[in-house]
Order: sequence, then structure tokens, then C-alpha cells
Amino acid sequence: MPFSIATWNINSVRLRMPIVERLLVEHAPDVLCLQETKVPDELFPEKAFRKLGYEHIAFHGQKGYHGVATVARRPIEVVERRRFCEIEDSRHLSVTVRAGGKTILLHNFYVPAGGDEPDPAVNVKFAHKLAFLDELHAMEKLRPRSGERAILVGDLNVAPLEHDVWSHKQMLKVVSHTPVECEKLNAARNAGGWIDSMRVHTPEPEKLYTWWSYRAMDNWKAADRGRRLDHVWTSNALADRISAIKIAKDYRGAARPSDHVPVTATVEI
DNA sequence: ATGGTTGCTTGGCAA
Repeated sequence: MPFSIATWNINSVRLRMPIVERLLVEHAPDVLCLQETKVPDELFPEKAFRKLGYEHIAFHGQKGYHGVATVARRPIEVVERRRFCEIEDSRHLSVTVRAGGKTILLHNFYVPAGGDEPDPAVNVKFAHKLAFLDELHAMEKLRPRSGERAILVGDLNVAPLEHDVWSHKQMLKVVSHTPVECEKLNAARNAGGWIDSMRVHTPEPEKLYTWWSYRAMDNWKAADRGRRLDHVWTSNALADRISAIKIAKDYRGAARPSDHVPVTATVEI
């Protein structure tokens, strides 16, 4: 049976409930993982999700910044809300869900953006990002066991491959595509045996983007200077079970859009 | 060209 999971950096879930509702109606994923919810847990708009049939809600939020949430049409159980770099940021949430008689572990991540200056010696935000990626790499507990069904999604804030950005050459010194962070993200993925399912589905050199800057003065769609910052990784056990991956690019053109668009993966379980 | 826009909050970060 098909099981679908969507991931979306929503950049304030309360502000963008109208387009979240549109996604849930139009795409109806079984599970939606949100990042940058920017809302403390006690103010999470649970009612709006419940009304749309997403009655199972887990969150790890904080006031003003960051925050992740996982909402589902079927029961989920919270596994962990992990703290990274000994900083009390809300950047991770893992849950389990049952599908087709099987249990799937779902990780929802929001990796630090890292600021603008790509030098950890002068930019503590970039140093934090690199430390976060190192911690991800070292995390034994994150690595799927043999045969385990697991999916890791989220805004990983790194576009690791040449064709994950509009211009590899022009992006080499731009945070999100510097060699050091691309190598660290790839190393963390390899250490866990995770599969980059978006790139299995759409290999290079085809361009793949999930984010278009707010700052660009030109028309985002015409210029198409995007980056692939959002990812769907699967454990080996699910690697050949992905039947579809859809980047919902049209949501970037919605009224009051997020700068990220939803990515939905369908798994045959 | 060190800009530009957006959100949370009302001054200034973070993205």
C-alpha cells in the first residue's frame, strides 16, 4: 500500500495555514513534517489540522525561531526531541508511524542555516552549522539498523551536489553550497547508509531546487536561481520502495509564500 | 553591487 510523507519549511506555520490547508487538501500526504514553525507548543494551531483530518500532532517548538512539527492522519508516537550542540534550539523530532502493518521511523530535521559569511572563525552561526553536521555524522543512534524502515526529511540547509544549485561555480563561496558543508552533509548521509531518494528518482545533471530566495529582485520563476535545501533520505530497506517524489514548485508562487516548497515522497510499503 | 525580502516583534536579529 502507498504511504506518503511531505516535508516543508513553512516559515511560520500560523501565518501560512491557508497554504498548509491547500497542501493537505490537494496532496493529502499521510504525514507532513514542517520546519521553521516559529511557534511555542502551547500556541500550535492544532484545531486547524484536526479539522482537516490530521488529528495526530507532535511538535517541538519555541518562541520566534526554528521549531519542527510532524502531523499525521494516523497515530504517531514520539520517539525523541533531540538537542544538538548543547543548544536549546528546536531542530529535531522523531516519531514512528504504522503503515501496511509495518512500523516506520520518521526523522524531521531543521539544520542551522549558518549565516552569510562562510568562515567558521569569524561567523559563529557557520561554526554552529558545521558542528551540527559533525554531530549528525557521529550519531550512532541515527543510523538505520539492517532492514529497518526509516525516513529522514527536512530542511538540511545544504545543497550538496553541483546541480542542486543554479550555478555551482558562483555558489562555491555561498553558505549552503561551500565544499566543507557539502562534504559534511554527504559524509553524515553515507555514515548512516541513508539514500538520497530525490537524486535516485532524478539523477544529475538535471537541476533540482526546493528553495528560491525572498531577496532576489528579479522574478523568482523566470530567473530560477534556486537551491535544493530540502531532502528526503531513506534507509536501505526502503530505497527501492519510493514510487514517486514530487517537488510542489507552484507553492512558491502562492499568496504570501514560504521561500521553500513542499516535497512529497510516496513509499510502497 | 556587501544590496536585497520576510517574519517575529517594535529594534534588531535570523533566515
